[in-house]
Amino acid sequence: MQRRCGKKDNWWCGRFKGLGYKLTFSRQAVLDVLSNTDSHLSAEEIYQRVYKLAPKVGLSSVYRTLELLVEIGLVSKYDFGDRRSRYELGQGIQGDNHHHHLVCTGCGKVLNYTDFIDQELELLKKTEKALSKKYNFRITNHLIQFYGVCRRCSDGKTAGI
Amino acid sequence: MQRRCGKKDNWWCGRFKGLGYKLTFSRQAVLDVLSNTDSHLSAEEIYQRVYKLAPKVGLSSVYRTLELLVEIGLVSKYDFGDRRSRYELGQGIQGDNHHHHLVCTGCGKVLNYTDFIDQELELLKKTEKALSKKYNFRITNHLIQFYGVCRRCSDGKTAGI
DNA sequence: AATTATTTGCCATTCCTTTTCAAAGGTTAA
DNA sequence: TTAACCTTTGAAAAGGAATGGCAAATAATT
Ligand SMILES: [Mn+2]
Ligand SMILES: [Mn+2]
Ligand SMILES: [Zn+2]
Ligand SMILES: [Zn+2]
Repeated sequence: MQRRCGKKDNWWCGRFKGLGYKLTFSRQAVLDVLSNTDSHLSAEEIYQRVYKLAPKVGLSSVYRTLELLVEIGLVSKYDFGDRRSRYELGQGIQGDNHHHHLVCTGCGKVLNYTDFIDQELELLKKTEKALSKKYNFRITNHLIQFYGVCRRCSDGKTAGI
Repeated sequence: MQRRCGKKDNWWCGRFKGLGYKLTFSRQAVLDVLSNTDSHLSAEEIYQRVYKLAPKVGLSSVYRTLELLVEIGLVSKYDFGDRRSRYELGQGIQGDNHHHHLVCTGCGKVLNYTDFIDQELELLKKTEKALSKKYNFRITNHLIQFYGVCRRCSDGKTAGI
């Protein structure tokens, strides 16, 4: 449309082309949004941010791009209980930003944490190994979330996202 | 409608009444279904089983009952990635049937496992304690799921639930 | 049996997500 | 560059899980 894949020739260009996918304007836009946030955006929220940069990109394309990104492992998709999926750039276990989540059931706030992540990973590794053998599963990923009530919410304040 | 709360005066009767909820026919039916399965049923599936015993019970009531059961902690609600919530009788961490899940991303099959559950719980306890303090969360629950591909699915067979 | 607040059934409705399909885009080869 | 080819897109409609509204039914209590 305007620019080709290039721009800053991001690290994901290679991954895309290698798999035979075209690095289109829409996809680039979604990736740009995802790489410029540290929160867990919904498809709609991503769409709104994409809209500011590229109003012609449709919501369907955002959904389709997200689906693709999840499939090729560039993005993780989460359910935090607010009835819509939320997305985050990052490549599962092997990524350097691997972390788990702390979710407030009062206001929906989500925190990343990495405390004890090493010990967690050690235990997970052991568990994975045993489960793989016992249940004949090839384990590829895991999900850990803690649920609780944040300070603000337990102080009576009703809500607030 | 036919029978009152009684029947066999199940263990959940007390819990219900204690909280001021009426133990109605519909609710009893949902609980009956949940207590007679070891799989992770969706609302629709629960409704279909309830329908066989009590065709007059509506889908809304099933949803409302499930919501209530989750709220009072008798039932756990899960998202295994197939775009509908799934429910399981059991009371979180303190229950004697506490377990975690192994999900096949190919066919959607879900296994319960309890291997290493003691060590997991130990680590979780430690983590919870640290996170509580650090992030000012009162932690009430946790979720652990492993994702992988089951034998059948990795053997090429396409699907099968 | 009468009373009363709760709960239900049966819609319709909401809202996230997917599908459809013709038009536009990117990629490669001439 | 141009042409050919397959992929991807945008707009709109459809799908589908879950929820809301309301009069009628019901469980618990008197
Ligand atoms: Mn995160
Ligand atoms: Mn289970
Ligand atoms: Zn909160
Ligand atoms: Zn499978």
